[in-house]
Amino acid sequence: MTTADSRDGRRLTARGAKTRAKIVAAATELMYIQGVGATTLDDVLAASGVSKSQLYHHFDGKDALVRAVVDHVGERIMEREREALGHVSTIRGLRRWRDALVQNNALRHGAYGCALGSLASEVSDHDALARQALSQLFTEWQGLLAGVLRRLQDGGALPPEASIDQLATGLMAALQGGYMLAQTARDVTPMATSIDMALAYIESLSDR
Amino acid sequence: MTTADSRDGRRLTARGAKTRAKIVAAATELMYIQGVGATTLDDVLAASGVSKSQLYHHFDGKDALVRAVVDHVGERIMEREREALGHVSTIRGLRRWRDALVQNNALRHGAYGCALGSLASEVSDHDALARQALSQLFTEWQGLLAGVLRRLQDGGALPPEASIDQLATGLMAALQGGYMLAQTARDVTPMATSIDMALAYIESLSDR
DNA sequence: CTCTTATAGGACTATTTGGTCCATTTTACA
DNA sequence: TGTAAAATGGACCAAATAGTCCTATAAGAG
Repeated sequence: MTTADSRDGRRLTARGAKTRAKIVAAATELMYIQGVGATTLDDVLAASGVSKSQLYHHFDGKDALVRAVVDHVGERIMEREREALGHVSTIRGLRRWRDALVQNNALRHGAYGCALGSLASEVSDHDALARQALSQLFTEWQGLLAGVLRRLQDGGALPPEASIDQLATGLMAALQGGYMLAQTARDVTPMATSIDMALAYIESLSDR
Repeated sequence: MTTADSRDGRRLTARGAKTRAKIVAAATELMYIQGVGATTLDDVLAASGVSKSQLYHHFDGKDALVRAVVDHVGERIMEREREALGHVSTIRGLRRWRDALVQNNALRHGAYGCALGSLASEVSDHDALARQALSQLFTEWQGLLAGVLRRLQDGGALPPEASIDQLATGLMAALQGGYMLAQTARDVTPMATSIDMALAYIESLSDR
């Protein structure tokens, strides 16, 4: 909620907040399915059943709306991932996390990719503020992975000299790259394979 | 050149080919820098110094142009990668390949990402033909990596039971995910780290 | 209760954008 | 060299799109 709002001093009633939320929810959905560039403000209005003045009442324009979407998607994903990773401390737990993501992506045959990743690659070179927000979200997400790896290390499932941060980066890249290949192939397999390879490497560090 | 042209029966003079090439070159550049969605046909016309009728003379519309760009980028990258990977048969060679990509990406501080990857994530959910072309290009590219890995295996640098195709998929995903993280962070580091992790795993398979 | 501010609806405008059309020039080749 | 097809320039059009404005209603604070 840091990068998004166009109205910083103003009051916001419960009704207003609800309208704002409807707009962001509709925009999030549309931009995930159609992409940011292909989603027009009229699309968002039609999908949310809100009038144009409302949109401009709550947001300065499309860029501001996109930033709100970034924040919203970020919150949703971070919530999900905190839930999924926050207490994982075994390789088995990490594999269960993998299974959930793969299964979820398989439902749509890889389409649309990672909600955060697609947003990032479409927006990063166009809006510096959105890019920074996304970068920070990736860092946070990676931090959750690093937390898991640190617990693995503490539990002896990773050698003390293993570089937690680099492993977390590699795992996140494998995840994102896998999403992208799956999206292009319309097949979840490459995503599963790439995460598996990253996990296999992590696992291999202990038994050598 | 399979997915792109709008004019299949017609003749093409040298002059016409040159104009067509100018259009595709300008569109490629613009779509790489600005993204596909943010690049208008007028942008392409202005950058290529060509009149509108020319664009519609050579292409059915924006989608067809995008497909031509996909083909063009694909040819360029595959040419480069065939050159870079075609005769590599050692881990050291693979590391040199990595160095070249990292160095190149470092020049723009990660911006714009992978020419093929950015295109893929922006276009895959919007144009089935372009998606298929991109998917095939990734498969080809991965095939080059698989070739390297097979030569490594033949030379004893990889155990016979190593699954070449899966390793190639994982390496490609690491590359693409790395590009994306680097693009978002505007820092080449995560890309270097993720490729390094993939290479470290590949290397680790032999000495265990 | 009243007054101020937020919320809402939606018509309206300006601009951008994709796409068409046609008159003219250039090129290939019979 | 004559002619048909290709290439070109650019005006023109229609739809889409971002953004503005004005009026009316709902809601909260004093």
